[in-house]
Amino acid sequence: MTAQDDQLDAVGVNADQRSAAGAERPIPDATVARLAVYLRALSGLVETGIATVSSESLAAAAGVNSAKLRKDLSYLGSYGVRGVGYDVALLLEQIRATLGLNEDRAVALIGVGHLGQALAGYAGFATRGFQIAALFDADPAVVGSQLRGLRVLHVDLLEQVVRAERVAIAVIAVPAAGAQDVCNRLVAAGVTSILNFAPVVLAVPAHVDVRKVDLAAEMQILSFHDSRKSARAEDAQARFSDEQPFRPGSGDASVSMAAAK
Amino acid sequence: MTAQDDQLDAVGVNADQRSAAGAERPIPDATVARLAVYLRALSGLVETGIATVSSESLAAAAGVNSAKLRKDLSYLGSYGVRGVGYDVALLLEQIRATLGLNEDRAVALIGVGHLGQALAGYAGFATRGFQIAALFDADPAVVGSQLRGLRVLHVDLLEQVVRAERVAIAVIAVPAAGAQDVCNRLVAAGVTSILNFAPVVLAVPAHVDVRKVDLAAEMQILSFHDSRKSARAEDAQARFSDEQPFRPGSGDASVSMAAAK
DNA sequence: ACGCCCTTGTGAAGGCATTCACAAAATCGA
DNA sequence: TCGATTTTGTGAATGCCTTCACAAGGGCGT
Ligand SMILES: NC(=O)c1ccc[n+]([C@@H]2O[C@H](COP(=O)([O-])OP(=O)(O)OC[C@H]3O[C@@H](n4cnc5c(N)ncnc54)[C@H](O)[C@@H]3O)[C@@H](O)[C@H]2O)c1
Ligand SMILES: NC(=O)c1ccc[n+]([C@@H]2O[C@H](COP(=O)([O-])OP(=O)(O)OC[C@H]3O[C@@H](n4cnc5c(N)ncnc54)[C@H](O)[C@@H]3O)[C@@H](O)[C@H]2O)c1
Repeated sequence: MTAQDDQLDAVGVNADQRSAAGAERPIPDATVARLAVYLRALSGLVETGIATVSSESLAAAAGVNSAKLRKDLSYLGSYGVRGVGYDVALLLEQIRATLGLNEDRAVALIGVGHLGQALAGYAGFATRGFQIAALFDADPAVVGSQLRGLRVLHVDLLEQVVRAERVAIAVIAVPAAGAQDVCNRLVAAGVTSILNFAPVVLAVPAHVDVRKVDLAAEMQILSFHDSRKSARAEDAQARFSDEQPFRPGSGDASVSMAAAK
Repeated sequence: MTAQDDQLDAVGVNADQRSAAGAERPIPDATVARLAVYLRALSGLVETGIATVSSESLAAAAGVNSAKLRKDLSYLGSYGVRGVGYDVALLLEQIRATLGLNEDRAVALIGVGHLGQALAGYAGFATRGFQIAALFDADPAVVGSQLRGLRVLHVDLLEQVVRAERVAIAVIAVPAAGAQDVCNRLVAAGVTSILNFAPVVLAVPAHVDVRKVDLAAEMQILSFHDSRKSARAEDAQARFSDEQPFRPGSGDASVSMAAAK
């Protein structure tokens, strides 16, 4: 997952506490990644009208084990009630605050091709506090077109607009060949958070956070496991069906490495 | 599936031999995820005409540290030459074999909306041995249309076609509300590898592998780090600029990596 | 008021993954 | 042929994450 930047605040600190909303014990990256999943599960509960939830059932909804869930939540502070569970609305708000979702963040999208157009229309952005502030492309045929109420701007305006709109997060959806260049310009314009869909490893200064979505890699990982399964099936073809009983999905992001335990 | 507890062959096996093509020491999930990245870096080298590469420079291209790279590669066997490096073509072939990329895999895509259309047209599929064998949708307005030489089929045909085409991997790109249902039908039809773009945690039997691409989660993770940065910047506003020297990208990022569970 | 029962929060243990650091191998020049 | 040089492959050390297991805390029924 992401990088390793959180350990730098490790400095010395004793029992420091900050101004308004910060949680304090450093939150592990693995936990942060799961908070988003919990958030979604909690949203579902809110809609169902459920007001309180135990770590056991929330964990089931999120596809993780309950001890992990509790430990994750403990990094945010103590928001559960023993013998009862967690208040859904309160917990939801705490997670939102922890993830910094209460302040809107301006997002810039660079590359309005097939993928970029899908992304620009993705409801999951706006509904979660991410405002698409600008769309950029280099193709004259695309520049100037209207999408979701935004005009597609020429990428030459990138630095200027990124600064003016105070863009916090940039999404790169240009072909691989152009990605590093776009990235450099974003960084020069002050962007420090980038989501990259292009299949390249971006080089960035240490203070910039890059996450990537790598479809080919995902497919290849599935391929790896799939080929192992086939091999095993052939080895054991004489054995009977090994259908497993249904288990809650192994949630997290990656492989579902089943559980093994 | 991936569950493995016996990480050391210590006692056991001495000179074990494989049946057909399998590598033997179990390959860690984290390593598998990176193999795809190495593969891409190697492809780049091939195009540049470079025949040999050291762990140091390949690691730089992949954005990882060289010891990690060497350890990763060591799981595949010993394909390097001390004092020289790795033969690019050979290594590439080994990784392809390990990931099971030499056999074509039929892919089914369910949900041909905005995202699905982008995915269907994604070149990264075909160029890596993933053949899109079928497209499905439930919307009569979409069913029957032609896309990339394939007719979009009604999702009612899913089980039938999935079996007939021997689909190995399914990609789910339907709205969240329909994803679990589609997933159940895929599993019933025998699919054991699923890539899910819908923002839900899928419940599957243990022998099914699910990976997810969760855009909202990625954005939220960036948001988390970004809000920390802002906080830190405010705390330290009196300090001078902290521009760092350029560093090779912090590579991994990626999904899920969260992945690995 | 008082236990009883339920569920949280968390030390401690155990597993993986990453990184270190170096001996072993292979090439090359003399 | 031999030693210098380079770079791999890998035990060992370190650190992070997950899981276990249970004491502490809180509500609720009587
Ligand atoms: N289509 C998918 O489903 C998919 C999936 C995963 C990853 N990707 C990756 O996402 C990226 C975009 O894919 P796509 O299918 O949308 O490609 P596309 O060709 O449809 O769109 C790319 C767009 O980027 C624009 N562009 C090119 N160079 C640019 C630059 N320097 N600055 C600004 N704009 C520029 C082009 O004009 C075009 O509109 C690629 O890197 C691709 O590998 C795509
Ligand atoms: N658009 C994006 O960039 C984006 C990004 C990340 C995730 N997602 C997720 O991907 C999924 C698809 O997004 P989209 O923007 O393409 O949505 P969309 O509404 O454009 O397309 C969804 C398609 O799925 C079809 N569909 C609905 N129910 C179905 C069913 N039961 N069986 C078969 N087909 C069915 C619909 O007819 C439609 O064509 C959603 O879950 C969304 O949250 C989208």
